[in-house]
Amino acid sequence: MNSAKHPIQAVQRTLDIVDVLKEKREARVTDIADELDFSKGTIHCHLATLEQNGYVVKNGQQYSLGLQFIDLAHHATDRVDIYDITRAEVDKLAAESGEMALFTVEEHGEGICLYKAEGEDAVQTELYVGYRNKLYHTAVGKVLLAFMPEERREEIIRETNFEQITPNTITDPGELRAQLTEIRERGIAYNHEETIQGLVGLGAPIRDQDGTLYGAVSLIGPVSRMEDERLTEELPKLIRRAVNIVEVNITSL
Amino acid sequence: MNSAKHPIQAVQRTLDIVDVLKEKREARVTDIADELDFSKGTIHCHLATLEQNGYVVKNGQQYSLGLQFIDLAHHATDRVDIYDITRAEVDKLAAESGEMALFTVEEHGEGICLYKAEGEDAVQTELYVGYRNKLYHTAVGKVLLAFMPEERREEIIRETNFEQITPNTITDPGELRAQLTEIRERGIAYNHEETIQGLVGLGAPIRDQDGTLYGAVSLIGPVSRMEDERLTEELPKLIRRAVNIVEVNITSL
DNA sequence: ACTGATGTTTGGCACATCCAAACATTTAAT
DNA sequence: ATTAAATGTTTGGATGTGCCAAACATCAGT
Repeated sequence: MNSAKHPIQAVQRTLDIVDVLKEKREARVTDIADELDFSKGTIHCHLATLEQNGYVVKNGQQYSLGLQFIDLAHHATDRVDIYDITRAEVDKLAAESGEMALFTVEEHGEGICLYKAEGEDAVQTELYVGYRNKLYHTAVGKVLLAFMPEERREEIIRETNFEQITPNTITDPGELRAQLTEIRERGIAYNHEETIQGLVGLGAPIRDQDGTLYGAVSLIGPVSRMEDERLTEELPKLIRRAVNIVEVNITSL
Repeated sequence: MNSAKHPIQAVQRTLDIVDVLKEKREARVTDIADELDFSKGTIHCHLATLEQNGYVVKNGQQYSLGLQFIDLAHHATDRVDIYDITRAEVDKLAAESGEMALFTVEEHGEGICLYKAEGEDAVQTELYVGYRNKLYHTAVGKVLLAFMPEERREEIIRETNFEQITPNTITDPGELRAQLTEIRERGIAYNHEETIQGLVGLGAPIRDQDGTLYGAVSLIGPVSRMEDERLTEELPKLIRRAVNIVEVNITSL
């Protein structure tokens, strides 16, 4: 009687422990046992197994995530064929615009930041490589939704829990769909302070000739600099150029 | 009867699966079942559990590592306090020298590359951020061994399986110990084609006032450029400067 | 020395994991 | 088209394992 609805419990427990270590950065056996409501002995065994495999490090009583995850991260990234090319273009984009430039792809209905480049005047955000966010309230997210296959889009929207993060956050699926249609026509998506007050973003999709979506590139900056023609003309132009260069290179993979 | 000697089997199995996915980049249920000699049903359940947690991605029949590991990698790196400072200095070092510059730390008796910067003439190697290697045959490795607590050093050396990778590779624990003593006096370790023929490396430790070891910085280049005064004077000077700047900043953490 | 907290180990029971086999689904071949 | 082969998925049941509670070990503070 094992299926997706019946995950392997021991494994699930270990993954929960990893999650706690991620949140807490460091934790002792008792901390984790309390947090997850398991016996100390159980947690101990799980941690020992993880440590033996190098996925967890023990410093005195404190356990924390091992650096071996970096290795796994590299191999996971390796699957993204356009990574190297896009990275180079995102660097240029950041330099040209002076803002923060990002490369994001979709996985499991979320946007995952794969590369971040900071221009001279880049805003400081909590964004990091590996950061995951919901698609409905970011520029890249809306781009990814707009250009993915319709059935998948509807599936994700259906499962989305719309939260009012800022006054501007879209909370209505209907309105989201309307914006996505616009985005498909315009080729550029905007985020008008929908995630963080004072921050504006804009993004464009990376697609091959068949229209297959590979990811999205975006710029983020303060609302004071992201207005008028710069927002509607200049920056979209820069992004489109960056994206085009990547797209040209897709065919040669 | 569960201890470190008796790891949780279900978890161990899952970790083995992750390992296969890392090696193969993509694999089907049957591939993994054959490789690990388990039933298809078992592998299927493990993969389902991993997928539900976002650690694995399914494309048709092919499973591969999920991008969520990047998130974990970030949080693991977060533990390395000097990461940001060192990264900046390694960038400079690469620019100044034109070679490949690396920042490496020790974990579980291995060297783990945390940052890589490529100068203008940098050699291309298989090295990537997250790459793990044994300590006895690299410059950083020998640095880390030389400056870590003695008991730990001996423990690692004892467990090391010395392989003759190139003609120059050290295969004798005694000779290694002799070199480590030299390195402690000189403050710089060299790798004379001990890992790859034609490649020479040199590294120095990052330590605080108490002598606590934080990691190592190194340069790698072709033997043709790594000789004479450049190798014995110029480059060590550059590395020492980079390391010093990091060390000064440690106290303020 | 004693107390309280923690990490670690132990043994035994409940039940979760694993296997084999059957089924469903896709792909290849005739 | 029809069959054959290979794969992913599901099922039920026997085995053995993961979990808990409790005891033990270790350490810090009083």
